[in-house]
Amino acid sequence: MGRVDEKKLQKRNSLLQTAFELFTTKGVVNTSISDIADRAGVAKGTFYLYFKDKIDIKNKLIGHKTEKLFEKAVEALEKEPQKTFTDKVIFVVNNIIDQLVENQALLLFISKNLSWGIFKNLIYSGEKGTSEQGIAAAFEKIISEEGDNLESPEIMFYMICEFVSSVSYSPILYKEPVLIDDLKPHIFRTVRNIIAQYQKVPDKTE
Amino acid sequence: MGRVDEKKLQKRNSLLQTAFELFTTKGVVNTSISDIADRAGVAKGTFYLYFKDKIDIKNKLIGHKTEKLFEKAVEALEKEPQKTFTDKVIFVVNNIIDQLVENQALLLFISKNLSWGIFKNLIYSGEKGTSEQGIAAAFEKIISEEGDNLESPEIMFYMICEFVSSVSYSPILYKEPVLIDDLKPHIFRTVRNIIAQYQKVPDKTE
Amino acid sequence: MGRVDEKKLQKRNSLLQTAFELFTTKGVVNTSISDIADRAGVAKGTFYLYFKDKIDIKNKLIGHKTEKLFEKAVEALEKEPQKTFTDKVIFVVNNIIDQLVENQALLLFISKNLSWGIFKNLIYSGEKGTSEQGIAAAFEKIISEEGDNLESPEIMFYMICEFVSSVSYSPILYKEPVLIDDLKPHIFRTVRNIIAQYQKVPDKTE
Amino acid sequence: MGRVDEKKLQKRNSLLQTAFELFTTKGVVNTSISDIADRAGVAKGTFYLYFKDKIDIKNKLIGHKTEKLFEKAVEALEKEPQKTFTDKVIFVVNNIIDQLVENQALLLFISKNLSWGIFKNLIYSGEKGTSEQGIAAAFEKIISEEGDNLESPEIMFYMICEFVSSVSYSPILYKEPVLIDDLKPHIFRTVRNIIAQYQKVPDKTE
DNA sequence: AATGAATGAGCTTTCATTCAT
DNA sequence: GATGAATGAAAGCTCATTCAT
Repeated sequence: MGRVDEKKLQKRNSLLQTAFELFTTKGVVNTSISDIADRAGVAKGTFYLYFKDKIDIKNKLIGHKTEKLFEKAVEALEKEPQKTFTDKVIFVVNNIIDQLVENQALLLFISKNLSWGIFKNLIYSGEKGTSEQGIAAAFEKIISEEGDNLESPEIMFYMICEFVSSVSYSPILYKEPVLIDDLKPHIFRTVRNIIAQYQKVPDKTE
Repeated sequence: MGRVDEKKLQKRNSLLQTAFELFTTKGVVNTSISDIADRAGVAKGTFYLYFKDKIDIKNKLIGHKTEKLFEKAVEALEKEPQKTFTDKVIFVVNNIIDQLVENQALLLFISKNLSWGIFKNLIYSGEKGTSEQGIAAAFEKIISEEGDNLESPEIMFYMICEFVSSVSYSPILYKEPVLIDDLKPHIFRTVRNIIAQYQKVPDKTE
Repeated sequence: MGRVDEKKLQKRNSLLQTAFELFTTKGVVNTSISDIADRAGVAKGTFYLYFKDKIDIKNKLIGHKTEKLFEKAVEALEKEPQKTFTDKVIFVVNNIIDQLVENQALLLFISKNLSWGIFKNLIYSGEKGTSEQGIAAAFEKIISEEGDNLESPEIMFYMICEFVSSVSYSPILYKEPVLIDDLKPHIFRTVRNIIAQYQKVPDKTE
Repeated sequence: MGRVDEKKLQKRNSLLQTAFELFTTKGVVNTSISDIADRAGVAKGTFYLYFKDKIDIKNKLIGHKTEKLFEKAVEALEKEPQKTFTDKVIFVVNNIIDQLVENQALLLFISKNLSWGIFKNLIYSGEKGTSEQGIAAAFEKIISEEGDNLESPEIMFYMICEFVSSVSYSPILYKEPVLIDDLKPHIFRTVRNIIAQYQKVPDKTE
């Protein structure tokens, strides 16, 4: 990569990072492109060299941040291996919830904007060259290990994702209707139930 | 009610109805107060006699529309009585999904804006004098009939609501990852499972 | 005066009083006719039955308040009679400055809006029926007593009024360039000097 | 200075000049920012690149115009040197009154808006780089020449300024209570008197 | 006489986008 | 590639005034 390209990448990242900070503190609507450019230290016109408009940078950010979320969870899983498939899923779910508790601005930003379309892209293509061990890779690995034992793995994952993210939102951000810590047992129990519905053979207990 | 008050109510409703049409066709952000007033056939200033700003009318609309959704479902339930508690819930869930399939603009509008806060208000207070048979009433009736047999009814309902609404969104609007009709059996099975988790005594089968 | 007329007068005074409070706290520009009517407890339309517009009520207020200022000063003078003509003037000047120190909102309101035109009206006509012992009366009494000894009494009074009011403004409100108490000796000395310029025969010292 | 900066300065001046014309003909309140921008031949948004709001441009104008007034008077004084200190002051006072008679719109604008705060700024700092021979310089020169002979020069100047400006206002604009030409002798006499109050040693007559 | 709902022109301000430099 | 001055449409909101009741 040439020095010029490096500088370009640096500028792009600076814009992304600044946009994220502003989006999560002031909200997407109240953040202007001027704000982003000013704080990133580039001219307003320069913004348009890297992104089409605010929606463009927003979508790229959501994908990027969601991917990071999963990546971290999978990394953690590798450090603390779990026996059964169900335990692995629960571990990942728990880890992601904990990350979101720590970073509520991120939760607010992601879930107000996440759509299945963006998510699907992550799983099936992944941003080229971004992460070698992205969601796509992790997902494929899981399928290769357990896929044969699952009825409709895609639907199952879709349902777990939607269920967990939507059910955690309010308890984390507003402690409503209960604290997230009090809800966790309920969430895990339901996730286990969902998985069981799709397993041809239950997890083996040794 | 005097003739003046009648006219006021009429104007208020006209503004609400117009706002809903514009919000669901153009989106909230792209709808200006001018648009609403123009199309409702009143002056811009008149809008501000009835609502504080766009957020105000939006929130009032969401509550109103969500309430209607549940009301219709409960009405239908009364016409086709179901035996067990679980069957009743599934019936309502199914009915609401069907309504949303028929009225996707409503789904788009509601779910982008619904928050547990608004929802809670509906259940626990209800807009006074609006509907005698609102969500609040329906909810109370259910609790009085089955509540004793449930472990944490509120959490259970919260989880079912979040699960159903989040999981149905994408299939209805974008047919992703599967058609809603193909997902329905999965949804119902999981709802049954969730309910079972909270029942002290399972539904009686006669 | 009939009961109806009484009520009307009451309403008028209520509007005047409310307007004054709002003008002096929020400023004339930031006070709307709605504000005045609301707070005076009458309908917006009623305002227009008593005053032409905001400028009308403003002018009437300035005249009224200025007159009160002089009236109080003259009253005080009668309780503490002064020997010479000059001493009387100084006494009145001092009393008015003290009133304005006590009521800075009044100073701000009056001097931003007072014009010689309004002032002249007070002296030469007086608002009919408002005060029997108004500025006009006081002014005439002074002229009748000392007028023969003065070269151009009107010009003299004009100059003293303008001098005192303009020179006191900033020291009272902003303590700039000096405190009003420190400026007073300077003011009095100059007022004495101005009077001396117009006296045919100096004050007699007994 | 680059061509761009030149154009910017030009635009700024165009806005200032246009604002002054509108403020003095229609009044500040009745002049909208649209008016200013339109007539200056720039877009409304452009106004906000140069000034924060209407108050901002108004204050900048008052300072600027007041400074010009004094500058001209001091220039004239240099062409017609006066012997004594008092004569110099009277000369300047007379010159300024004459300027205001010629430009009554300016008088209307300045004196309705001038405050001691703005004035003080002019004397003690002056806008950097604007005028080499501004008020500040003129003031300092006077002090260096006569200051030792004056008791409280600042208070004296404050009183003269306030006296002259307030006393001239109505006669110039409304010929009330007398014509300015008829009032001038009175004004000058009083100014002489004020000065005399502060001089340790009277003007020498050769 | 009193009301207050309705009006709509008009205000200030923002901001995505363009384009000459 | 980068800049940032300029644009001008469009937004939200206010408020003096009218007029049917």
